[in-house]
Amino acid sequence: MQTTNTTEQQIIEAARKIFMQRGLSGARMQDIADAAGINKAMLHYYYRSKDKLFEIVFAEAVQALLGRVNAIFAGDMPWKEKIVAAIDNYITSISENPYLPLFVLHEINQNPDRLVSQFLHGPLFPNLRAFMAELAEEAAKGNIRKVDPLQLMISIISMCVFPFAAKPLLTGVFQMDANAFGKFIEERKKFVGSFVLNALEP
Amino acid sequence: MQTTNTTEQQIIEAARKIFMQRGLSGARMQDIADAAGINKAMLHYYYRSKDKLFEIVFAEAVQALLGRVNAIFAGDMPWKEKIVAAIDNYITSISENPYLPLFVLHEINQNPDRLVSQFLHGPLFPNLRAFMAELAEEAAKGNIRKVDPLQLMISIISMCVFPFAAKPLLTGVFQMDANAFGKFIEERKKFVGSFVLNALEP
DNA sequence: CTTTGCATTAACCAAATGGTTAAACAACTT
DNA sequence: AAGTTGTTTAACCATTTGGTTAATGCAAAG
Repeated sequence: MQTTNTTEQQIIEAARKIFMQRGLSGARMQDIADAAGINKAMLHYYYRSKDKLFEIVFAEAVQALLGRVNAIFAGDMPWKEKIVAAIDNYITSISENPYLPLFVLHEINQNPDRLVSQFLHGPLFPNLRAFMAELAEEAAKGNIRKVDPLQLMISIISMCVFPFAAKPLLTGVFQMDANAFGKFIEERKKFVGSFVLNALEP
Repeated sequence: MQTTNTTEQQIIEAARKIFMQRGLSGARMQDIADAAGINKAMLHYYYRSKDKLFEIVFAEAVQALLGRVNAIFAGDMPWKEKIVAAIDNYITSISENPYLPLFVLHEINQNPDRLVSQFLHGPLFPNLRAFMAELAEEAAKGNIRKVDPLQLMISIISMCVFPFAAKPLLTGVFQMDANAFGKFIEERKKFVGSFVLNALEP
């Protein structure tokens, strides 16, 4: 999130804000221009079209959401610590941009092909796959309960991501204010970690 | 999902389909008319405006997603069975309309106020609250590990709902086809149940 | 058969929206 | 001072889109 003052950057920042909040179809070029404090023609001058501009913001967002999932499972900690660290790490990083998960999920749903083009740039989560293999080994050795690593991984991601995707729903249903939600998320870092470790106990 | 052939019903069905797929801002009245096989003017004849039509579809969807969460925790089974049954039940019911979770989450995010109006019609999940209280009791008695019931509830909901919200992402990243995803969901009913019970073991 | 009242349609309308353009501006070169 | 080049703007344009309307169809009531 650099904040240089070049017009190009101002546009990207404004586009990020508006697209994340309203999605591709809900965003208005005029609103992005207003948010950037510049003339609408500049958007096209620098980025040609709404779609091109969106593509940039979207690619960035996918990277922030998925790229991190892989990065977080790097390192050579023992598996227990790695799980706990990864969860803490991931929840913290999403906290910094709570709109991100739902934005990415929604736009992928609108046009799944867009995701494919993102994956041509890199391999499919090597660290995550390595970690899943490691879990399978530990299960074979009897150190953890025998579980499908894919189901486990998706469960962990679910528990980390979903609360953010459902934030307005949760705050509405359980009558939390912004403060209570922040506290809930802080708690959650600890909860999910121990919840998962306990569930893996043989 | 009645399928009577009155024009009014055809419109609602078409609106459901289009709104769920594309969201409020992405849906076009013309597309809804086409999907229903009728003239666009009929939409306004029967439902006045896009917003009014959307409101109906949205209210229905909220009911399907949240109403069921409460209904599922009804009954007087012992808590272990209740958890397992609720999970199986909930995943099954979402399977029938996989677009639903993301649709509701996205639209609530766009306009959280819309949710509030839904809750004037009924109390806030009495069964779910009762069940959370029951869990707290069991924890006090030492029958389950001491956990925050709210964190637990949200974890269960996360693990059930998120895979559907992220379906195109998961099938993309883990290279599943529609068939493999169906199998994954079938497996998941069992996995989440035992995962949760294990995590609650004292 | 004609009237009455709802259902349906094609044509139309005004506002919104993504995109373009020609002119003004500003900084830098010659 | 006069070009030269990249930046910015106001005005404009074509299309899309939600919404309306006047005319037509049509079945039941008289």
